[in-house]
Amino acid sequence: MDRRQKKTRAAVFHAFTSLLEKKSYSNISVQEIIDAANIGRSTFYSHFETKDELLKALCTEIFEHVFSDELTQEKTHDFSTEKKDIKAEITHILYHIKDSSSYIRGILACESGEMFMRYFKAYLEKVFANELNKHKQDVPQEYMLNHMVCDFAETVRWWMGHDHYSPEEISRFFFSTTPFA
Amino acid sequence: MDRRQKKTRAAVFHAFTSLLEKKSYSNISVQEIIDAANIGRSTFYSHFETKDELLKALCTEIFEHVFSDELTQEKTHDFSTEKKDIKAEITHILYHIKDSSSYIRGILACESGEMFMRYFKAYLEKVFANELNKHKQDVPQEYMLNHMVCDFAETVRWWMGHDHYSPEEISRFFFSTTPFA
DNA sequence: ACGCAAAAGTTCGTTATTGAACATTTTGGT
DNA sequence: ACCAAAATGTTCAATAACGAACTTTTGCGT
Repeated sequence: MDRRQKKTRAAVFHAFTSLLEKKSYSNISVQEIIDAANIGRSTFYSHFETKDELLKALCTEIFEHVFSDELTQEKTHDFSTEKKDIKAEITHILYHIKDSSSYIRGILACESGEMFMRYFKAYLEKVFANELNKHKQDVPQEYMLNHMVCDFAETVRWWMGHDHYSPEEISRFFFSTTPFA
Repeated sequence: MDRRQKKTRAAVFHAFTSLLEKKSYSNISVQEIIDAANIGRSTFYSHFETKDELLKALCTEIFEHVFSDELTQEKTHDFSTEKKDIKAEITHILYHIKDSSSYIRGILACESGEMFMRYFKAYLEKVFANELNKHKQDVPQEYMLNHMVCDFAETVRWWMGHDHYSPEEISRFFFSTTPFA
């Protein structure tokens, strides 16, 4: 992507999340975002059609970072990495989330949080899908998957309000309270 | 000035002064500045011919801020503001210097500091020129002007290495040690 | 319900930024 | 002294950002 586009996107994302920390999603006007990002009006619209699209793009950007390793290694299907440790993987993901926490915190603070959580869970399903058959069989797999996804998503949401914990600690909390091997 | 140009200039100035805090002026390559500013090579050269020109432009930018009020009110020559208090004026300038201190600190750290001091003194001459005839007459005015200019310039240089002092305190230090009314 | 002001979008000619390619100069190691 | 790598400086066609002017929509006080 063109360097100018990257800068513009970064400026908008930064402006947007900064505003989200001060006021709620629906109370933020496009004009405010444009002013805070210090860009031209037409520039904003050449990047994002609506405020919703902006939020979607921001979430995509975040998740592409948070799940970058998981997404790439899925395609390779290398058997040497097949024995990936789910605990290590989760801790790894938590580290990436910590990188993006300044973005995420604002999003979670208001209505936009619901959209974020929905996208987040969709990604998490892919991560946890492989782990399903390895564990408890006394409940439906569908139920188990939903449990793990929601459990982890809510753990992250809680973490964003208690950021003095390390990824390792959060990982331990998560596995201590979910029926994993 | 076009918004894009402002951004580019700001990015270069910021990159440049950041680098100046880590290494000396002559050891900084144009390429490093370009990389740190995250701009295209041709963009840099469309703004600045050389590294020296960049430093000059940066100094000009700083001084236009530091002396903004003094420079504008010179033209008006309004007699109502004629009785401006030199002490208030100096304190005011010190406040503006504090605003730019993150820029100035890096510049002063190495060879570039000499060029800065030279420019700085040229501006200070204009500020102190009007005060000359009001004070001591037992030394040549030329000498007195040089004394005040160098005294103040060195005071500021010292301040940049002892930034826990307020503008008011520095102002007091300055007037306590110079033969003013 | 009305009107008005602010925000949301759209359009388009102008301008700055970009990056790649190129030639030239400087630098540092052997 | 020599070579290779890095830095310097230049050019140019492609493109993103700009901003001003415009219409449409939304929101809000009366």
